[in-house]
Amino acid sequence: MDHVDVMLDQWSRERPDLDLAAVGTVGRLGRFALLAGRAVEEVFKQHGLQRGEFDVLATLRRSGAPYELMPSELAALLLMSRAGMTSRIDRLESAGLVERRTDPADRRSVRIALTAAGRALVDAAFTDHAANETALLSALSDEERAALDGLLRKLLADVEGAESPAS
Amino acid sequence: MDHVDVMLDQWSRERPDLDLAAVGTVGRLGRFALLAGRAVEEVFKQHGLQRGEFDVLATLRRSGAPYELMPSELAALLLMSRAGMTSRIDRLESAGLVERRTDPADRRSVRIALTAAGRALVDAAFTDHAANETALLSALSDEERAALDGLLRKLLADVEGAESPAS
DNA sequence: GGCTGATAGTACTACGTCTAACTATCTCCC
DNA sequence: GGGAGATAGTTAGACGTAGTACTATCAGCC
Repeated sequence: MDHVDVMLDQWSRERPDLDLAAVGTVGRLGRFALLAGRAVEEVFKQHGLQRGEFDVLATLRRSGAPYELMPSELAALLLMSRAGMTSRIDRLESAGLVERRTDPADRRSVRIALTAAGRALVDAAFTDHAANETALLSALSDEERAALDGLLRKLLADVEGAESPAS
Repeated sequence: MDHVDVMLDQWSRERPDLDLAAVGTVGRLGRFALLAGRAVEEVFKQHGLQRGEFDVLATLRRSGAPYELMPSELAALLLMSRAGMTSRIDRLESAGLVERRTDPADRRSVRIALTAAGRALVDAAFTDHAANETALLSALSDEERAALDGLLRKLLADVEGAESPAS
């Protein structure tokens, strides 16, 4: 009997005409995403980063050497607007974690590159982050985690397909 | 091979020292929560509401007659600050969807009450919302949805217990 | 070769939320 | 009954992101 159960009880009393199964499941999913997100931010905070900033550094880091991507690529990968990405990059650049490099082949473009400091910071932060997310799922057995993963994969394939069919 | 698989491949190449299983699962969960959240907002938008505003109206509605709660209660239920709630209520009140009533028993308190217009709007919006969430999970069978629900319940019990042990 | 439309990045504005500080009121205990 | 601490709500300021509009540049086609 958690918060979502209470919510469902209330709704089924007030709106017995509706099918509420999905509301409960999506409610749990959203609530966990919110709470887990806050826990994740705590770890980043210990490294002086916000979640959005970490996401940029991590995306550059996992892209492999030379750790360079265009702002447009970063914005698309992180599901956000280019304008918001400009602002994130501004912050990261003034913190010395990334630098803007001109693209010799296309003068409209910029390459965002990890600095040595940025690389060191994201490596340290990601190590803690991975351990933290493992802890966040520690209530599940390996089999359960794998089952959850499979279900989420199905949902994601559905919703990502609906959004951008040519993806 | 979705976006998260690509991410995991990159990380396992760059950081083979780390256990990445949880990163993948939490990544899928967060990504689905984000995309599903945007789809959910589309429905609210058709009723002239934002997600946060809907959440307030829905919480009042499911509390049952007389559809009244204190701002503090609303803030706690929706996992947000009281200051943010003041702002949401301001918007809803000027839209005529809720009204502030003084609490005769405690002059510090305010009761936020659904107006008739607010009640009608949230009932219409919630009908569409429930159908929309059912559609968002339509990639899963009933059994799969129930399994997902059970796994999320475990996770939520863990993370909510860690956050506020006396809840 | 020069125009047309697309693309990359950014400035500007609006907006929702947070933290912290503040006022008013209540509760409890001496 | 009066003071100390807790609680309810609001205000003020900061911050991150989205939407829009704008500049610069590229690619394709007549």
